[in-house]
Amino acid sequence: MITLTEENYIKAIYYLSSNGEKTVNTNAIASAMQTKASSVTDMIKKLSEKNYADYKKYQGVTLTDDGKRVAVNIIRKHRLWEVFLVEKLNFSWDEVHEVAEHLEHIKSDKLIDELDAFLEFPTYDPHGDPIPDKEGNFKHIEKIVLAKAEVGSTYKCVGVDDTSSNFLKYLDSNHIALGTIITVKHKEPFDNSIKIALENSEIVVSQSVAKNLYLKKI
Amino acid sequence: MITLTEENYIKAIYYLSSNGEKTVNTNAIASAMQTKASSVTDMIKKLSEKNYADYKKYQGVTLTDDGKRVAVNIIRKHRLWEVFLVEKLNFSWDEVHEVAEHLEHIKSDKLIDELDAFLEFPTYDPHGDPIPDKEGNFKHIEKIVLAKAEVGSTYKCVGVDDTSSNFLKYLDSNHIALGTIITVKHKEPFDNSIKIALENSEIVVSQSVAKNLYLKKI
DNA sequence: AAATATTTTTAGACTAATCTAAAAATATAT
DNA sequence: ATATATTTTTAGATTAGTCTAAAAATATTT
Repeated sequence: MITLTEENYIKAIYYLSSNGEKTVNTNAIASAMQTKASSVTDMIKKLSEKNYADYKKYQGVTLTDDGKRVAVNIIRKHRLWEVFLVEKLNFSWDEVHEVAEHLEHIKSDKLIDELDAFLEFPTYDPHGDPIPDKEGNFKHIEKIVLAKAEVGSTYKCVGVDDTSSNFLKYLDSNHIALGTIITVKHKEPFDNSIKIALENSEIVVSQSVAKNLYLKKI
Repeated sequence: MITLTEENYIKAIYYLSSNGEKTVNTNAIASAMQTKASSVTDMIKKLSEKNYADYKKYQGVTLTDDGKRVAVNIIRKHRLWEVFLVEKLNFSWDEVHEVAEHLEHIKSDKLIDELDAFLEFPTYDPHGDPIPDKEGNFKHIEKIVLAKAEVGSTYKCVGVDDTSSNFLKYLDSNHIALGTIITVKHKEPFDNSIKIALENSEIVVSQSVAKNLYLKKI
């Protein structure tokens, strides 16, 4: 049996290692889990004993195939619940995360398979992140970040990096959502801000916004 | 903050005291929770400190108004999730309980209010048990148990007492569901078995079945 | 009403997950 | 390459929930 806490550690390690690095270090996990390094050491020992992680003292940790399977399954559940909350229960995209954090730990294969079917097998969650299928395969989408988009080209908004409530509310108030068509008008070299055209407006967004918005060329 | 375990104890005490008795004794809780009496003593002390229960040593325990409010809210969530599982996710009535036991502990007012609306404010769960509204009010239905029904009268099946998988599967295989019309044909004094007529069949049910099936005269 | 049985509580121990503080290992700087 | 800083681990304690075994209270029997 795997505990809720173990699942959350595995998920954290998965996300930390998917950002490039091969092994994940203790302090990074501690800060992601909002806990102390000593607690992390205890937990990664346990995950290692249970064969969810490979770990050598002072050398950081990686997930085993078993550990990755657990992580992807939790991500699948999290994102399916997010789709449910937005499409069926009128949640906005900045409200879903917290509740999905709890729902993702409910253990029932039938529940998640039926939910998947009920939602008609969605492949992306409300933030544009891909939903892995039952076998754990992600649908890859070629996307670039607004900060690296070409002036003069037109794109479709396909996702966000930062899913914090503040950022999502900012996008809402500027009428940017998944699917929104965006044309890049101008890049300001001084502060890397970018002027973009939407359907009925032109706005200037800061570099921090531009780094967190994913686009696909159309 | 109330823990998952505390919620489960409160629910158990609520059910035990709703079957007539005023105070609930330690052993009854222990057997309902599948734990030991000593663990129960510890927990009811804690519930008492947190003002969810009134407790005097050796005298059993009762829920406070706060405790009852917690219990009814969990029951509301449990039954709404059961409706969701049966109506939207193709669960059968004998499969819902276990998953609902977990879903009932998810804490989000918006989630449960929206779920209620999505299901169009159901008043009964898949076993015929009433779903309390937001204020905790149950819709009362006048029902009798098949064992006490009159020979010759016709009834509608409105609920079950025992919700175990075995009993519900028995009912399924005999084509008895909520809403099924039943006419009582004969009571056998020797073993208290009862012959009933359904739409297309006549069957004899044992006393244990007759004690667990709720009917409403029509 | 005394003896016996049952129920409930207490005392002390265990596990999972956490913490602080100190020690050990590794990394960085001069 | 030695000293310093940082990271990681260990040691020992804490809390929630559980357990066993023994003690205390209550209930039942004769």
